[in-house]
Amino acid sequence: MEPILIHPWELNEKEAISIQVNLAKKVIQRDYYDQINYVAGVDVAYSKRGEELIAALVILESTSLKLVESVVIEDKVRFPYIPGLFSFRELPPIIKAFKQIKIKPNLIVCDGQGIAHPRRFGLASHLGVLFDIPTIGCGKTRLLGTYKEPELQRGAYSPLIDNNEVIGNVLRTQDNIKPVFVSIGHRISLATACELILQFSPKYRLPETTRQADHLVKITLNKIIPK
DNA sequence: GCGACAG
DNA sequence: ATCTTGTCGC
Repeated sequence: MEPILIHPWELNEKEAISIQVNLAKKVIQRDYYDQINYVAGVDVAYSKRGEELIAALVILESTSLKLVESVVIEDKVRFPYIPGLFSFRELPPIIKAFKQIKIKPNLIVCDGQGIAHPRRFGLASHLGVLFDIPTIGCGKTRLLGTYKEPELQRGAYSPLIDNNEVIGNVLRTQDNIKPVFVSIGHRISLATACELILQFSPKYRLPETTRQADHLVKITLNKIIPK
């Protein structure tokens, strides 16, 4: 799989922001996709001393959630962690991973925000636009926005608001556990994004393997699709 | 100026 | 994210 859009990754803060502002115009904030047969989950881990990034990518059959393809790759750090510019740090290894898979997913669930971002262009939106594939932002914590704590039952949610606009939903995927921050990535409406996250959450079961690569994939799935 | 700040 | 002891809150 190759991205349909390319841009440099060796850049400074100002250039990165400029790219975000330009690419943000391409984000489609409504449902615009065909049948979802395959769903991808991605996560990036850090090596011991944090000098290398490890991207784990899995492709699952969307209804059975069975693993059909996976890859784990390493990449060098090219950008520091700066809130708001997160994608410039973690997308290079993620894109490298996507280049190695054969099955093109119809949806990608990302560990990070979509449009719940200062310039409405978080990692999920960035990845979605570069490949022009539907993506959902599913962050564990908040980048910005205000909200009231959602009720404790699975499925409960409350809007995440910034600048008087709803930029996402704080969604409870299981009773009594910390909610996730769901936002539009690309080609998905917020309502659909939440439905899909809920659809994937309860069915998930860890694959039984011992290989290191699959171990990372397990971790990836655990994080991206909360229990 | 002082905090807040995806992973 | 990762490194880590005791400590705060329910």
